[in-house]
Amino acid sequence: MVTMEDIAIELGCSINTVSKALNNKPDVSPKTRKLVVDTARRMGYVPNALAKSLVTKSSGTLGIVVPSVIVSIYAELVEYIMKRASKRGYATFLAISSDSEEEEIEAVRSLYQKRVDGLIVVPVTSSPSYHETMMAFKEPVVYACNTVDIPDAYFVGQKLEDCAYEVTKHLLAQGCQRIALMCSTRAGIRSSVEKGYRLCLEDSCLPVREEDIFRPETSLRPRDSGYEVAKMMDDRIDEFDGVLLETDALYFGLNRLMESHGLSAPDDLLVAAAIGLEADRNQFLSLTSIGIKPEEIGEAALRCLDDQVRNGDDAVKPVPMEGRIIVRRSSRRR
Amino acid sequence: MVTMEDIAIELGCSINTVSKALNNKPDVSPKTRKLVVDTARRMGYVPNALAKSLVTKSSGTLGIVVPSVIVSIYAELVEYIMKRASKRGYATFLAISSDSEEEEIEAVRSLYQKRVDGLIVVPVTSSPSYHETMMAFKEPVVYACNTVDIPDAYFVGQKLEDCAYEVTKHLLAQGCQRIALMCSTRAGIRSSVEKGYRLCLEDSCLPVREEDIFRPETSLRPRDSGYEVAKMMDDRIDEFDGVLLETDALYFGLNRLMESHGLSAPDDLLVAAAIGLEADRNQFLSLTSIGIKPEEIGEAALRCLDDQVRNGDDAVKPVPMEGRIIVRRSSRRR
DNA sequence: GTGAAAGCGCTAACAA
DNA sequence: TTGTTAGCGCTTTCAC
Repeated sequence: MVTMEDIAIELGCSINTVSKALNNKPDVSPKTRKLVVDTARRMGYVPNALAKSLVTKSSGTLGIVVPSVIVSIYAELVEYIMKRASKRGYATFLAISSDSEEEEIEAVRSLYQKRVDGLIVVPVTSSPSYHETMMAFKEPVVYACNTVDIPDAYFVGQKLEDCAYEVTKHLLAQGCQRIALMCSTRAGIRSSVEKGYRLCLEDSCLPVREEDIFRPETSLRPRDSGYEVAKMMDDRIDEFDGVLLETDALYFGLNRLMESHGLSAPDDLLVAAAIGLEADRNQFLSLTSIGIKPEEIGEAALRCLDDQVRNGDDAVKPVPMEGRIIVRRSSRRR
Repeated sequence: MVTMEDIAIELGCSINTVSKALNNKPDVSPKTRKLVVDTARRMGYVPNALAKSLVTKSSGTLGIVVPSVIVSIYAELVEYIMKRASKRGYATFLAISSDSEEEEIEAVRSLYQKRVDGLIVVPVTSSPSYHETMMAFKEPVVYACNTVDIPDAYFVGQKLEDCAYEVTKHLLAQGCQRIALMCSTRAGIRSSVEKGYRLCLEDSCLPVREEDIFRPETSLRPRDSGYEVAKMMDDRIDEFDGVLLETDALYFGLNRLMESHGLSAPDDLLVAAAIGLEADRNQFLSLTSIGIKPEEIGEAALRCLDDQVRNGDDAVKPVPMEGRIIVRRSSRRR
């Protein structure tokens, strides 16, 4: 491990001449700079970011916490943020919360110990308990995708409640009379989506039946959730002419259920998801939903984080994005 | 930012009593320990991992570099490694190489500067140029999934060449006479797969036609590669009765191509991929391939890395995993 | 333009 | 059991 000191000794100069030369500070003669840079390369010097961060109090490091990276929407978000961040010179920690509030909290704590410059989290619940603490530490945090109920928090994405409202409205407009709601295990998303669903039914003077809301109990992975909830619906699927999915990932479960009953969408049932990828990457599945654009969210989240890192409390609060419904085959009445 | 010193002052004791108490070192009286721990909590102390790492020379940090996290196989690998690593107390940097050798190199450099304890890389090429350097630095590196040609390197996964060989053999056994090879842009994988394909044809006394090997020129994303290569095959698809895909992700492109020609697998063409997920997560696609198990690879890679971190050069070299072919509908002759 | 000294927050010897 | 001292590798004043 060659250090700046090694270079200084080799060259018979002082450590901080080396430091200045290597960091392109102005007050070094071009000659010395070249000499230092060359020797550094020759000796195989690699700066120690840890030491640097310790003194500069900025680690050039970001953290991102998502429920899962197997879910395509989060995968895209992560991929995009990683790429952009690395272009801006940040290295990025990733942590997976597995839709567990505890693990999310643990991840945030762990990342804060590493002194990340900022944090992007897709929260599991709508009121992350660590938020106050992070604010007290002046640690920049941006919440993405999943709405948070904290007034002053920085949130980037569509309001889930509105998404659910819009999509429910669409199903009703297509003629649905009785719409089931399929939820996943994510407490935070779920409650927002439920709110939108209920509100829309109420606004349309339709009864909200508690038994029409299906929530899984155990499963963590969204796709598995789909299968689990589908089972709960098994003997009641005939009662509905529409299904609102919390997430497009739940469709796999519903699809299997419908097949086993000889049903299909949109012929027997209209189906739509509150949120789904805008780009229809999966050509086999054509599902109506509010279109989510991970790139846009990632871009905005990163920008917002950068803003906070630079300006602290003066950073601008992003306005919630508008959710545009994308009507696809699954909900097109023939 | 409360530090150990703050706690020491508050308590009127020395900094290192605080350090010892907080790190569960034996030589502290239970009374003092409790006192220190309580005050630390009360004052909102959070250890500074940077400072700790600087002196202990171990950062409790891992790095993982993959071509993309949108590709399901890598997503699963990453997810698994993240979870396991965090259980072992590691925080993990993720970096995306976008199938670019340059970006991979840059990522490795950047992560090494952060002094990660070890690195798991899914390499873009079969001979990563930074390998020597990392070895010189005694930086533990494990290569996963994509074969590397460096004798002493730690590699975890199936040998791509063998995978391609096996799958080609299967297609021939099913009666294929002329098999096209669809490649992606990944230099490293591609050359291995090509090797296996060629070797198998030769071993079967069949001619290897260069024009039957289709390589995209520009596209980086695997799925897009699929569409691009498919276009190149457009006017020649009728010549083949079998297609070997480098990766299952290319199937999307081929599928569209076949549709536009009114063809389908396995009726008109037998199709198989050299590698694909063992678990058939996508119920719409039923494609023959060597089954890759990301969890198994992740597990082994992490274990191997841990071994290196602990034992340095004495770590055991993992043996390449065996590739078991999973025959699915796409290549079943009716 | 260059160097000496101090210190970031922490751990690891060693003394007391 | 506790405190003292000396760093880890770097940047940042501030003299020279």
